[in-house]
This record gives sequence, structure tokens and C-alpha cells, in this order.
Amino acid sequence: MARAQQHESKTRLLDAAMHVIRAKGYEATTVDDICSAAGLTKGGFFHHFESKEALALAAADHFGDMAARHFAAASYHAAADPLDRLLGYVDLRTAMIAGELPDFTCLLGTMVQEVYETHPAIRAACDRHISEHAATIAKDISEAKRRYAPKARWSADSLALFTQAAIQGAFVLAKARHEPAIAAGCLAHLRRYLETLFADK
Amino acid sequence: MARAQQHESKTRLLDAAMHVIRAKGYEATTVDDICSAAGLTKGGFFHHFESKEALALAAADHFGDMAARHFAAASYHAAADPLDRLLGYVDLRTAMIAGELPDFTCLLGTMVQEVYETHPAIRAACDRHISEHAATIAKDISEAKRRYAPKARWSADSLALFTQAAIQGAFVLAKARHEPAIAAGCLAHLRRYLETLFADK
DNA sequence: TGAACCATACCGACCGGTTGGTATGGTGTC
DNA sequence: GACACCATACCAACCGGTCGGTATGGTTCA
Repeated sequence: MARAQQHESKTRLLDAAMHVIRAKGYEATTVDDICSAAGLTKGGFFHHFESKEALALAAADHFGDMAARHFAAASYHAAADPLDRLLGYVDLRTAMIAGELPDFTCLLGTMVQEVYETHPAIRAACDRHISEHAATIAKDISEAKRRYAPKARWSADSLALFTQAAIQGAFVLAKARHEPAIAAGCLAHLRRYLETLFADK
Repeated sequence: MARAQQHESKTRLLDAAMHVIRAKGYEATTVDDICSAAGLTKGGFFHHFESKEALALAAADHFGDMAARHFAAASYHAAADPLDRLLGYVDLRTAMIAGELPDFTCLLGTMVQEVYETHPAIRAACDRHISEHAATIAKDISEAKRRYAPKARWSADSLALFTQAAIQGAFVLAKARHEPAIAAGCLAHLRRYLETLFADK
């Protein structure tokens, strides 16, 4: 069975880490928390990861890859108009706000708030995945800008970052209020902003 | 000297907590961290606060009160036009982005991300101060809306919350990049959005 | 074919250091 | 001399990480 489960246990640990860390934060999450959530023991944990920080790095990659696949497979990419793709992205993100907070909030934003000064490697991993995600949004923004707002003074990159800031901030407020709907209200404003920027359509 | 220092030591502990928690997060911050930053020992700490969580609650109040006084005293309130006051607020927040990240980021947003599920009392305190701050912004927004966009379909409250989300998200991205300037770039987009919403001025 | 050999996966007891919190006693002030 | 304020010393629980050991299954070679 060894071969068959080789990756399964590791994946279970990563999935458990994703969920527990989003609920309790990185520092408050113990290795035993993750083990019991994954149905393993500490021995198994340290067989797969050499440290708790190594797990955090792997979990960031795991989350980033999952998200990348999820958005890459989404139907909004089919739209011919880049602005429709951009608004479709925001609509998808709005639709993803469902269930409990630890189910849909962002692991990267949660971790980086805690560890940006204390764990440089984790900070860098979070930065990389957030930036790569923003870059995919920037493509559609850039194309939409060329088509509908070529003379605008803002850059596609800065606007892509702003979309991510609005999303991350929406999660922070939703956690404070303990009310997911707040996040959706914020994304509605983000959508309105994007619409007005390309109002010449 | 006891009487004279009565409040001073407590204030030093609160100031230290504000800074250290913004740098390391709540869970990673130890009581000894705060004590040494404040120049006290544990005995002094537990004389003023009955627990670490009690300190967090007091620090949230301390931060909230400081911020409230800071914004209440700001010059943008002098503007006769509510839209000028609103944009003045955003400009002030942009100007406040200076120095090191732990110096200007938000204690409430940092803490609530970590503890929203594990420490309900801290979550509630962060929520209260964020919401009260948003309410002060909502006043100017509400007045500006009545004057310049009375028929708009968004509510003043939801827009006030969105400003706070954009600010909190800007901090998250700045931490990820380890680059305060990113936050200023986000606030520029927030300002543009507010301008377009009241474009009939 | 099967026995010897080895790698992978995992368990669970254990260790040293750390942490929040306590108990106690000293010191200056009203 | 009572009280607020604070230092020192200490504790029990906890946490990340280690280690000896077991189970399983694949590979090699007589």
C-alpha cells in the first residue's frame, strides 16, 4: 500500500493545514492540530515535512496551485470581450463567498499578515502566489484598457493589485463581523469601479 | 513615584503591545516580548492586566481611541463640502503610509485575521472599533450622496465599509510585498472610485 | 520460488525549551 | 501601616522536533 498512499497522506496533511490555518492562523495552529485533522500522528508528519515552516511553504504552494487550476478552468475565460472576462472573474469570486469563513478565505493573506516579519520564506511564498494570480488578472485588464480606456492614467498592474487588495480586505471585514455577506458587498463596489473605468464600452 | 507612574507603565505596556503585535501577530507575541519592549517584568504586566487576552482587548481600545482622536483632530473636517472631507480622509490615510510597516498598519485588522474564530472577545472588540470608524466615514459619505448622487443605488454604509476593506487589503498586500508603496497605489484607486461616484459635482 | 535485503511510511513515547500565569516579597507614597 | 506598584523566582502545561521501532511491499539473486 505504501506506493498507493505515498502522496495521499501528504495531501491530507496539506488539506488539513489549509483549513486549520485559515481558521486559527499559523502560529496558533499546532503540528498536532494538523495531524489529528489529517488522521496521522507526529511521526508521520515529520516524515513528510522537515519542519512546521516547511509545511507552511508547501501549503502555500498547494493553495496557490489549487486556486490557479480553479480559475484557469472557469468559464469566464470563454468570453470574447476582455471586460466581460474581468467582470466574470469578479462575479466568480463573489459566488465563491459561501459557507464558513475558513472555507473560502485566502490562506496566503491570512498567513502573510502574521508572519511577514518573522518568517521571510513564508512571506515570499505568499507574495509569489498573490502576485502570480494578480498577473493573470492584469492580462485581461491590460487588454480591456487597450480597447476601452487607452488613455487612462492608471496602469493595468496597479489595478490588478487593487482588485486583490479589495478582495483581501473584504475577507478581513467579513472575519471581523463574522458575516460572509459583508465581503460580497465589498466586491459589488469593486465591480462597480471596474465598470466605470471602462464606461466607454 | 508610584502614583505618578500609575498610568504611565500601563500606557507603556499598551504602546509596546500595539507595536509588537503589529509586527509579529498576536499569537507569536509573548508576554515577555511586551514586557521587555515596555521595560517592565512579568510581575508588572500581571499587575495591570489579568491575562494576555485582557491586554489584547485593552490594546484594541487603546488603538481605536488613538485613531479616533487622530482623525477627529485632522484638518480635512474643516472643508465645507462633504466630498472634500471624504477625499481629504483618503489623502490623510495615504499620507499616513510612511515608515516601517508595523508603524502604520492596523492593529485591529492584523489581530482579527488570526483570532476571529479562537478569541470571540477580541474579534468583537476589533469589529466594534472598525465599525465605529467606518460610521464616522459614513456620515460624510451620506451627506455627499444626498448632495451629489441622491439616486445612486449603493448605500452610504456599504461604501464606508468598502473604504475600510480597501485600506485593510492594501495593508495585506504591502506586507506580502514588504513594500509600503503598494498600499499607496491601492488608495489611489480607492480615491478614483470615490471621485467617479460623485462625478456630478 | 522464495528468502534475504532494503526503502518507504508511519507510530508514539520522549525531550528540552518556552509560555502564560502565580506566589511572594520589597519599596516608595499617602 | 496600608496600599499601589513592581521584581524575582517559580510552576505546570504545552509545543516543535527527535528517535527507536514496526509494518509493508518491492527488488535481487540463488
